[in-house]
Amino acid sequence: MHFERLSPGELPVDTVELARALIGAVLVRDSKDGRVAGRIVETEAYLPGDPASHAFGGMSARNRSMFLPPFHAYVYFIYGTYFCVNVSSEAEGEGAAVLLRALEPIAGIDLMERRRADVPVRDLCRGPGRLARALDIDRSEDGCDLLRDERLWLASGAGGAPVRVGSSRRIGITRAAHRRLRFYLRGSPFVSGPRSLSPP
DNA sequence: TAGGCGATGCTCT
DNA sequence: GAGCATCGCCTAG
Repeated sequence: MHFERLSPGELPVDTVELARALIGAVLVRDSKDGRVAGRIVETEAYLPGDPASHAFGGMSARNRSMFLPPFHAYVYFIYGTYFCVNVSSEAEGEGAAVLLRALEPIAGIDLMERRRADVPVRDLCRGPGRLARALDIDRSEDGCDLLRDERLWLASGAGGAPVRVGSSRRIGITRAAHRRLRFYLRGSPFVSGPRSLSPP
């Protein structure tokens, strides 16, 4: 399956705008096992100065990729089990990112199913931890350039159906929890979280 | 279908 | 030593 790489001019350098713009775009993962890809259907924005952001306390060994120039991967390990994938989103040194929360699988579904036996297609990439597992992403992808890297990169969406984007509060955080910084593709069954946060 | 909770280990205080 | 940008299993309704 062929995908067109996104170029820098096609994406906004602003965390909230990027979180919206990435809905409908495609995340492609090429590895020795083959290609898997999915349409991004859910994101969250973590802004400069945001108390819920990993970058809130300044740069550290873990979060340094959040301070890279825009469109680099920030991959972190959470709850002793899962990895989560973000896209750096502000000028170099700012410390902000967009968390990729869910994908609609569109290529390499058989490979994803081999990685996750007995999981329905709907659930393969429904949630940030599942997404990283289905795409076989770990800390070795941390810091890669998502517009130029060969292993993990962003492509444009099909551009067919209009993209209707909804918003809600973010999931799984305690600080600044009221802010509406989560974005999702309305009506998509591949979106994570409780139904009450994703009305069509 | 919705809500509660334990597992698990890294990160920072 | 506490907390965590999660998931899957369990229970109740």
